[in-house]
Amino acid sequence: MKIAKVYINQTNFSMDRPFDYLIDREMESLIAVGQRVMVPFGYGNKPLDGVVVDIIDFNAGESNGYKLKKVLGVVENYPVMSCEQLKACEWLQSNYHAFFMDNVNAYFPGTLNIKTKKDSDLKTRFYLDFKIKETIQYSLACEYRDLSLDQVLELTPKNAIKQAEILKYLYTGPKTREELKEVIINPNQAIKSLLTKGILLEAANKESYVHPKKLIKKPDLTPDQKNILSEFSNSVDRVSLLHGVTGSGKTEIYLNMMEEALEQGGTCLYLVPEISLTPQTINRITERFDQKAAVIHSRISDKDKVRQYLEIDKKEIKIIIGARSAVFSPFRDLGLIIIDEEHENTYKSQNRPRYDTIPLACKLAEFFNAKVVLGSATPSMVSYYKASIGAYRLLELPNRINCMEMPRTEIVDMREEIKDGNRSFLSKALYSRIKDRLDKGEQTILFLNKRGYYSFVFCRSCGYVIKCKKCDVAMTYHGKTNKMICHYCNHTRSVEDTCPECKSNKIKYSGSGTERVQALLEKYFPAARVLRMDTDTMKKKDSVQKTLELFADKKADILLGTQMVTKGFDFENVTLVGVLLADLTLNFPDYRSSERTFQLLTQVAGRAGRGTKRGEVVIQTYDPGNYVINHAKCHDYKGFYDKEISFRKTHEYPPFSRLFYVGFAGDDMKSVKKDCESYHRQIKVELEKRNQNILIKDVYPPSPSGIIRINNRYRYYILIKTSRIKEFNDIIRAVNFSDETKKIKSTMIVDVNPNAVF
DNA sequence: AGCACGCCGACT
DNA sequence: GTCGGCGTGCTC
Ligand SMILES: [Zn+2]
Ligand SMILES: [Zn+2]
Repeated sequence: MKIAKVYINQTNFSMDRPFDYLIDREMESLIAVGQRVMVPFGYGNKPLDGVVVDIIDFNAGESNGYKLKKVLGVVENYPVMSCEQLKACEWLQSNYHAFFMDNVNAYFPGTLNIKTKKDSDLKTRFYLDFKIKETIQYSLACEYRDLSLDQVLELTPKNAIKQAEILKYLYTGPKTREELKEVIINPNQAIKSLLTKGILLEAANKESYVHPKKLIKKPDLTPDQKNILSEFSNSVDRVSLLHGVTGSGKTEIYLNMMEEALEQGGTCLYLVPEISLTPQTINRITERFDQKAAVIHSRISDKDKVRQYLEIDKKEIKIIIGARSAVFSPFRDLGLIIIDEEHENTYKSQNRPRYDTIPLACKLAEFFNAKVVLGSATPSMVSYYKASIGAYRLLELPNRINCMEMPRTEIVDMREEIKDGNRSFLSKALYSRIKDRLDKGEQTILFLNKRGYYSFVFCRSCGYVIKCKKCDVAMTYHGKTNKMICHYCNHTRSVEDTCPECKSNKIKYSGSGTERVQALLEKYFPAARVLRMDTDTMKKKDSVQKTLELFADKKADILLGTQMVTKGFDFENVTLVGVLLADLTLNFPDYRSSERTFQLLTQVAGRAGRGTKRGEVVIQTYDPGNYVINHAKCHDYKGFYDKEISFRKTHEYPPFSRLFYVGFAGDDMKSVKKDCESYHRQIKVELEKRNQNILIKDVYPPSPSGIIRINNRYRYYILIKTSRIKEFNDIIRAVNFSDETKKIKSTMIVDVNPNAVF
C-alpha cells in the first residue's frame, strides 16, 4: 500500500500542511504526484478536494495504529500540477508565508467546480463542471465594417430608431448584450431584427485570443540592438536586466528574444504591469508572430479562462501575455519570461497569495532552465543593485533610436512664482509653452501626482472634516456624481448642505485634483481640447483605450492625468510634458518615495519628443534643489542610483534587508492590540530560544496602522526590517503555527516587502 | 471550514 | 439534574 500526502483545499494556518491518506491498491496506477484528489475529511468525512504532493510507501509498523482514511478518487485523470509548479508553491509558502493552497489555486481559473456523480457501476466519480455561461458578443457583420457610420445607419429603415442606436454603438466595436442593455433600453427586439437582416453578427466572445490577419514585418535592428541581442544569446546568465532609456527600442529587443526562444520550442511569457494600460505593446507582439497568443487579464470570461488554461496546458499556445497573475499559467516548457517595466509596483501582489512576481519568475526560470529578462528605463533599486553585483547580466541601451535626442528639461521654482504674485497651479513658463504648442498644433501631456491631492470636504467655519462612518479617513468629493466616496471601503454618501458639527452652511466641496485642474485649463485655454485620464474617469471597460486612441488621432490637445499618463505610450505629436507638482510623491512617508518619484518623472518625461521634433519637459516644484528632481532632469539614472543606494545601505533598507509586515485586523480595538502584542512577545521568545536576542533590534514594536480603522475593523501591525532573512522566515513560520497564535482571533496577514506600510 | 467536546448558566 | 450557549481545538 502507498500513502498520498495531500494538501486539502482550505486556506488557514492549521491546514497549511499535508495530510496522509491511504491509496487503494486498485487506485495506485491512477494517482500521481500533482494530481487533484477527493479525500474524506473531518468527523463528517466531508469529501474535499486536495492536491497530492508526495507518494510514499506505507509501513504498517510505523503507523502507530493511527487510523488512516482512504483517497476517494481523482478529479482529473492526469496531474494538474507539474513538479515545477508544486516546487513554486512550496517556495512561495516558505518565502512569502502564503498558504500552499492559495498558491495552487492561483494556477486555476476560479470556476472549475468539482461535481460528484454515481456511475453505472455505483462507484462515485468526481468530475469538473464545465457548464460556464457563454458570453455572446454582437458586432457589425464583416461586409459592413468598412462603411462609414452614416452609410451603416442607412441600412435600416428611418423609423427604426432603436436599431440605429444599436448600430451607432456597435460601430465603436463588439459589445455583449449586457453592455447594449446599459446604453439602450430593451434592445432585444431590435437585436433580433438586425440579426435576421444579417446586419449584425453573433459570436462567442473570443477577445482573449489575438490572432491577427496582417503580420508586421521585422524592422531592421540598430547596431546597439544587435549588440545587445548577441550578448544576450551568448550569455548563460539566468536573469538579465535590460536598462534602456525611454525610446531606445526595448520592445523590438524583447520581440527578437521571443523569436529565438520560440524557435527553440520554449513558451514565452510576456508580463506587463497592467493589461489595460498597454494596448500598444500587446498589439506589437501579436502582430509580429504568426501564432495564437493568449492575453490573460481579469476581465475575460470564465469560459475563456478555462479554455486558455487548457490550451496552455496542452502546449497549444506558446505566447502568453498578461499581468502578474499570468506567472501562474500552466506552462510545461517555459523558455523565456520578459518582465516589461519591471520597476512597476503592480508586480507585487497585494492580495493572497502575496507574492512578488520578479523573484517568483526567477525561481520558475531556474526550475525550467529558462531565461528571465527584466526591462525598464528606470530599473528598480533592487534589480539594478543585483545587476551591479553580478547576480543579473546588465544590458544597456543608453541612446534613443534614430538619434532622437532626450527631451530638454526645465525645473520651475514655484516659490518664485508666488513671490511674483502668480498663485495659480501653472507657472508662467509652463503656461507659455502650452500656449505655444496649441498654436503649433502639437500636443501636451500634463501629469499630476495624485497622492495628497484628494479633495476632502471640510467646514470653513469650524474646520470639521467629513469622515467615513466605517473608516478613519476623510471622505472624498466626487464632482461628477455630486457624492462623497470613501476610497477605502467604497461607501458613498450624498453631500450635506450644513456642517454636521456647527450647522453652518460654509461647507466646502471641490472636485478632485485632476477635475479642478481640468476646469482651470479650460478657463485659461478656452480653445484647447482637454482629455482627462485618472482612476475616476477610467473605470469603464474600454475607456483607457478610447482615450488613448482619441489622443493619438490628435482629437485632443492636452492629456491631463495621474500616474496613468506616465506609462509607455508612444505619441509622436507630443512635444511638451508638464509635471504640475513633483513634490507630491516625494514627501510621501515611504522609503521608496525618492525611487518612485524619479521613476515617474523620468517615465513621464520620456513621453515627450518621440516623433521627429525634440521634446520639452517642465517640472514645477517647491524644492528645486532636490537631487531626485535634478537627476531626473539630466536623465542621469546612474547618478540617482548611486546616491539612493548609499541611502539604502546606511539605513539598511532593501536591497540590503527584507521587510516583513505582520498585520492584524478585527472589530474590537483592544483585542487586536492584544493579538499583535502576543505575536510580538512570541517573536521575542523565539529569538531567545535561538540565542539571537540582539536581533530584536530588527523588530519594530506593535503599533496602530496609519489608518487605524477601515470598514469598521481596527488595524495593528508589526514590522521587521532585517538582513537575517533565513532566521526570520523560520521564526515567522514557527510563530504562525504556535499554540499561542491559534488563540489569535484577529485576521492576520504576513506581507513580505509590501508595497506600502501603514 | 465544520463539527465535537466541554465547561457554565437557566430552567423543568 | 439536564438542556443548550458558544469557546476551543482537531481534522490524516
Ligand atoms: Zn462646522
Ligand atoms: Zn470607508
